[in-house]
Amino acid sequence: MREEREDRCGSRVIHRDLVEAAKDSALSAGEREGLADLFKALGDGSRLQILWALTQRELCVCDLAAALGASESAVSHQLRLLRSLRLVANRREGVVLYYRLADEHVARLIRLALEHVRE
Amino acid sequence: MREEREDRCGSRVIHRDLVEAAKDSALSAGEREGLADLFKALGDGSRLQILWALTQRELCVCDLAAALGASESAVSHQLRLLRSLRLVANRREGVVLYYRLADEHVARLIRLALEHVRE
DNA sequence: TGTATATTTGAGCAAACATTCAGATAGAGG
DNA sequence: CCTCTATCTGAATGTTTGCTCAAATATACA
Repeated sequence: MREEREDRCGSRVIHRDLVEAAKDSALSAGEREGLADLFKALGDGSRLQILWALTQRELCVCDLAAALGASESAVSHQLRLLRSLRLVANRREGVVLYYRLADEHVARLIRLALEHVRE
Repeated sequence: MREEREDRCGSRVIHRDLVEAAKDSALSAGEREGLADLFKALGDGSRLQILWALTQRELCVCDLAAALGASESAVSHQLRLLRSLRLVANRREGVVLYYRLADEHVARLIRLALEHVRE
């Protein structure tokens, strides 16, 4: 069961062919970073609440803050992050900025994840 | 456009009805935490590589470490996190532990997210 | 029983992060 | 031009997180 052992360079490998196969089909650095940034953005309770609220309808910053029970500054910081990843977009009406989801992907991701969370 | 203004308790609200609607359909605390934990687990390059490799076939710890170019200790720590969230499961064969995805949800989440990342 | 191997564990540390606070913009209306 | 309001921004802070290193398990095998 140990025919393919190797030990040089301090990195132990039991199944060399499987390691090579895994490396071949690995995510590219760009894909990895893009995925990590996307999931990181979703991996926070406040941002999840923001995005979930925006699933229903567009909302302005202070309504979002009121709905979450968070400060407007905190919400604004989060929205900036979400905007930089193009997960949300906004529309100005006078002094008020209305935020909405930039596309359907995020909503689908959250709904799919909810299925898993609910077992 | 400002008929529903309110200002008490320092929390400004422009559209009171929309805020109430958002609160009504908000995620429960449990859902929020479950989702955040799940997405947080996916929001890391190393864990993504591990999970992506496991979408193809089960692998043991040191092969995973070799495929990622990471230390076995680091991989083991990540696997413990993933195991605690029931995202991966393992099978022992002698001294060697083979890890696999616990179910199809994670793979589907990553594939869906990849679609978004690839624009 | 003793050694070797695969993996786990815990402490410690540096980097990344979320929130707060105070102050800066930017549009609306007088 | 001045003020008000909605939002943004940057610095500071306390917390979380991912890694490393050293040491502990656990199983196989002599």
